[in-house]
Amino acid sequence: MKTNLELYKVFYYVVKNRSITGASNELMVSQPAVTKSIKVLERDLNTTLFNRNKTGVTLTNAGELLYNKIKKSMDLIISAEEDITSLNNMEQGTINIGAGNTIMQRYLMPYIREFHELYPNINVIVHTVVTPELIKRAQVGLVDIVFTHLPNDVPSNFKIIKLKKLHDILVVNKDSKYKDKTISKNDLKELPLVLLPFDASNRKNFNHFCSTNNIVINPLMEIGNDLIIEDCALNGLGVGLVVREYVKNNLDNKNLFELKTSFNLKEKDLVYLIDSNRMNNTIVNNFIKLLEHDLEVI
Amino acid sequence: MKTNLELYKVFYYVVKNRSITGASNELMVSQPAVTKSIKVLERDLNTTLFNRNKTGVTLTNAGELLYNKIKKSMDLIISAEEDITSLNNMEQGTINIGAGNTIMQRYLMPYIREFHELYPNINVIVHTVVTPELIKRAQVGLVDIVFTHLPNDVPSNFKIIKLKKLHDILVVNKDSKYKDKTISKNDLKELPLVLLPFDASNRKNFNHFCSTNNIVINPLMEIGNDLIIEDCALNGLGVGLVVREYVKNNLDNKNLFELKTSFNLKEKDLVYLIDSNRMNNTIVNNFIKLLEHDLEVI
DNA sequence: AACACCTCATAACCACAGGTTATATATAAC
DNA sequence: GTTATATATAACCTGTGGTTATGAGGTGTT
Repeated sequence: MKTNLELYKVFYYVVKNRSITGASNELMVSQPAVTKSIKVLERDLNTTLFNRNKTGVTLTNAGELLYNKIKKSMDLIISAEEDITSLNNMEQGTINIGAGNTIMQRYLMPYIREFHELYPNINVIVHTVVTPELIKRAQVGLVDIVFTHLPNDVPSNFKIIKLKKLHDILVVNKDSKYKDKTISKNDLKELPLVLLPFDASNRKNFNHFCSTNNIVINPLMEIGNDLIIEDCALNGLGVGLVVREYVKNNLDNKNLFELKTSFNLKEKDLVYLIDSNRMNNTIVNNFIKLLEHDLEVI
Repeated sequence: MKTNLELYKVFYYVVKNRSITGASNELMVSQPAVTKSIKVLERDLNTTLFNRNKTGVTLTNAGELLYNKIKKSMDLIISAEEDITSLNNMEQGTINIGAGNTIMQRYLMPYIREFHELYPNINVIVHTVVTPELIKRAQVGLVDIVFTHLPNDVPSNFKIIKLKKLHDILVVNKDSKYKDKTISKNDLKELPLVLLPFDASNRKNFNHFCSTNNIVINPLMEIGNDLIIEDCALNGLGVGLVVREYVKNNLDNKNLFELKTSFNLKEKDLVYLIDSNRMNNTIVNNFIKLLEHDLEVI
């Protein structure tokens, strides 16, 4: 471009006010500053833009020609700035949240509802696919924030923030023959386990335990939904492998009972991941605030 | 506006190059200067516009949102500047020329033809109405340049530039009984004069002479076109009051003869007028150059 | 006609925004 | 490992874009 764009801003306001003095007031600078700016613009464009009268200024033909497009241009800039303001004010935009079924249903649901109530104009898109696919999408920017369980493979460019400690437990209903038994490692092979599919992030911890202890389990069922596993246990259909924190209600109500074990399943983490190259998204930050607000309470 | 518009220029080039270094090259400034500008823009807009990678930068959602309109805005500015360039290069635009019939036919025609050949893309509009109306139009900007004869009433805000000295003369054809007579003031009353209408600018000089000398003429004809007056004289229809310079050809060819007079009609000026508040119009300046080029030759 | 009150232009001066160079850090490419 | 390349940071300097004071030229009111 031929000249400093600030000069077009000044030009725009001089035309708007049909006066150099008027523009100087609106721009909150001195009148000679505006006079100088217009002179520089005229020099740079090698043309005369204004007829100077003693009552103000009027556009020359060249000025008119320039103003046609400069007006549109300045209006676009003003509008673009308003867009950013409204984005900052959470008045528009989209958040792409990645989370598997389990985390979605057991953890995220209330936050998403709260977020939507707080910011009704933000479009929330939830990607419910397996964690590796979520990470792929996050790396190309399709997903802003990924929720998953650790341990898990996470590329180094992701920042990992822990939300909650979770505990894998075995549960049955009050009529189960296992209800008061203490389960040993060896017992696991015989148990009619109801579990998530092998590659579910929520099963990684258990898989790891089995393989390091050379235990080959013989599941009764593998189901892609944590709620259904809980339901199975409630209905006496085998022994459910679930997360204690997720089935707290039914444990408290004595609808489900946690089996004692002679071994110790490591605790695991509920976390979210953010591509460290894509931090500082206002909308995502506001979503995270909701989660963290909750953390403080705990 | 929230920030310095130069920053949007920098932003535009960074997006275009997908790189801060690339933008710095295109803008011909140092890389740290661009880094700084983007940081300031991000601070002013209170948002993060780019994800910094080691291979360049990519837009955040907010950056994308901003770029939608900033691109259009910058393209408009570039286009506006091209408009001015093409105006400076006489590739577009309009000139409004004001001149009565006589000046148009006797003087301006060849210049307008030459102007059109030189600048075929400039739209030429000729206003052929009486001088007072031309001056009105010039004062509201409808007419860029007014051609007329002096003496005449010209408002003080017009700059007057003299083009040619003109001389009012009386002419007849070779068969006229007046051909070899020397005309006195008193003879004027009796002559079968063929003249322009009373209010024509080209007649002002003669009117003035008559009134200061208390001569009441008795015209044979008043005609609004100078060429027809010449024709009348050629055909022996009275004594034509014409401008010597305008009928030069027929005088040289001995088709017309200038009557000797015992009095002296003042010489008068062919001039153009420009509203001093509306000078410096590229197109008008180029038109004037044609006229002045001719003046030097004379 | 004299007056106050506008306009824009000019001059002399000053501060800091926006540039500079040099260097650090991290990653990609080979 | 080594090299090349990306952005970030720091310290410094210069010229743009601001300032105040003043002037010249018009309008409009009494």
